[in-house]
Amino acid sequence: MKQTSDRESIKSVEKGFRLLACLYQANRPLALEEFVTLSGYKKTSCFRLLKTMLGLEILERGPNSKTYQFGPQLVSIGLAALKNMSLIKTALPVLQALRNETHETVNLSMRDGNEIVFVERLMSNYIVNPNINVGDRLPVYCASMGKAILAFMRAEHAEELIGQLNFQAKTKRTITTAAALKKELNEIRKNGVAINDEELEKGLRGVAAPIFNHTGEAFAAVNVVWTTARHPSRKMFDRFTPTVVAAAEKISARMGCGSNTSSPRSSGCAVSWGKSSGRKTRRRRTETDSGRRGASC
Amino acid sequence: MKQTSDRESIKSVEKGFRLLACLYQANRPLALEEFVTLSGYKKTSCFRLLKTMLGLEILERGPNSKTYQFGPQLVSIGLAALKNMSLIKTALPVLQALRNETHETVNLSMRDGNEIVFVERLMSNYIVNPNINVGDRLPVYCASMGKAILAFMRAEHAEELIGQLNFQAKTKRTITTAAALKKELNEIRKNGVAINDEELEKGLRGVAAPIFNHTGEAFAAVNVVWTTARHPSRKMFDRFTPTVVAAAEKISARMGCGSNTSSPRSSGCAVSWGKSSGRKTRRRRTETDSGRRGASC
DNA sequence: ACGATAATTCCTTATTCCGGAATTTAGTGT
DNA sequence: ACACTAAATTCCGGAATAAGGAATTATCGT
Repeated sequence: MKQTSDRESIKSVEKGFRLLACLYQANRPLALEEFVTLSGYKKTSCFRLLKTMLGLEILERGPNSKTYQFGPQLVSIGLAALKNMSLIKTALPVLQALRNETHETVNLSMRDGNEIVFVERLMSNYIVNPNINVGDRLPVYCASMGKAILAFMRAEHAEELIGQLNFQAKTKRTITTAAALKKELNEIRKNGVAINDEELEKGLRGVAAPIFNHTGEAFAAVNVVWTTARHPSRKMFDRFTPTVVAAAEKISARMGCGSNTSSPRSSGCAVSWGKSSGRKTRRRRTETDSGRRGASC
Repeated sequence: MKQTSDRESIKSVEKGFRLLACLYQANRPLALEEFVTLSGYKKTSCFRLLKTMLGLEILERGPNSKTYQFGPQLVSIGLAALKNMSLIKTALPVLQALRNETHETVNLSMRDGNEIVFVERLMSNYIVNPNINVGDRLPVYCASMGKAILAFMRAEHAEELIGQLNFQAKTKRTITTAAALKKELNEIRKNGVAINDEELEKGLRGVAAPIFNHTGEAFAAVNVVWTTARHPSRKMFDRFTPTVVAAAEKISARMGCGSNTSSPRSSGCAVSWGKSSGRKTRRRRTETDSGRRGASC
């Protein structure tokens, strides 16, 4: 979590959330002493902050009785936040349209560190729906949405993230090196979409397009996923591409990515993901393609 | 949200969360002035608290530019909290077993005010899965899990909640009066489980059992749901009852509902939900059946 | 463009939080 | 069972910080 510390900000509040951030990064219950180490605050301060949040049921005691972990109130507020967040509210109708058009499962996720978090999900009526729920996470490098976001983030920022990745092959096709990932990201920038070709799970394919915030940086993505069992042809990549891109652009526009309404370049494109990787170029945002910031916003 | 205000707690932190609670109750973006009204704090204080949380991306600006709403960091932390929360961690293996045994969709939810919030959900492989996601909410009175929790809460507390309900008929069978609900809750207390007989959606049935915390109060529930299309017989209620109850008891026990391990009374019961409402009694917690507090914990 | 309403900044006072040390509790090994 | 260790919790004076009023600036509606 960011450190703002402008004076004119309330330090105790920042500290409270910093402790929550510690818990969140550790991803397990923590004892007082561990909070002290991780946060750098003095023991007494941590103790009182934690006690305060315990009282509010933002935290609860962990299994080892002396540890702290997230409490029900935080979950309640968090889930309410999810449903009220601008991204989801603006994206939902677009997602519904996308699902109705494709008849496949569509997802919305946002990046959080090296991972993407699923924040909304509309299921197809077909039987095999990969067992993913809202709140689940995937590493960026093996998810179409992760790659789409990475490709359209500020280049330095993306670079830094890629450096931290710990690649693990989920299938034979999973990208497992930084070099391969960067090459792929170039393709994605050319095409405006990212695909997932059984890189996460055998038989599972998807197409994702990035969603931009008001600063012009990609922070979220939409995708459509399907199984090779039902749609064996690689043509499906091309088939879904314009639809997904159009949906993503619509969401970006509504998210306040400024005058995006004036760029009617979303339909009728033909990108060949048909072979092993795209060749025809369809530049989406032509600026610098690296270090874009505030582009068209 | 509760007011603790014990000295020895950090007030600024409480205030920060109180503002979040305002936002959460309002369920829409709020302007500074509205926070002032709702919280009772002075304008300057609210302003700085909000500004602080904006800086941390716990909040973001709403569409009307001057309003505040939940931000991405809160969603990230909230979803991480969800996955790390003790309830879910302890319940997950039990839920998986339950799903494998029943082959139907199973849900875990907790109560939040007048609503239940879905916190985990394992889907059946059948086609028709009601379009509900983690984070979604339902009114307590038209959900099996809601009724199960209500039936096994502290009686005064339940009474108070029922008073606040605003009944709306979702189907012909939806419970729409406080009197009918209380009658049903009595049945539920006798049987140890709550059923949903197309009260939320035509063709949708379910059985739910309550989960108790260490104070002996029900705060969450598990259920199994299915469609009448696939299982038309009312016998399914009885069929799933012992399994669901056993699962709920196992979760309660693991949640620290004390010496529950010593009560092997969960299997082999036969409750007749077969007709319109149960008749055979199977008392589950025999104490007072009202105003229980700390029972068996 | 103008008026009204709400947001933001500034400054002083008093409160609240910080942090060291003392005390209690819990956990561990013999 | 008992002592010993390590961590959690309480206490208190000093100092930084948040509160609150008033003044200023921005924003919205007409």
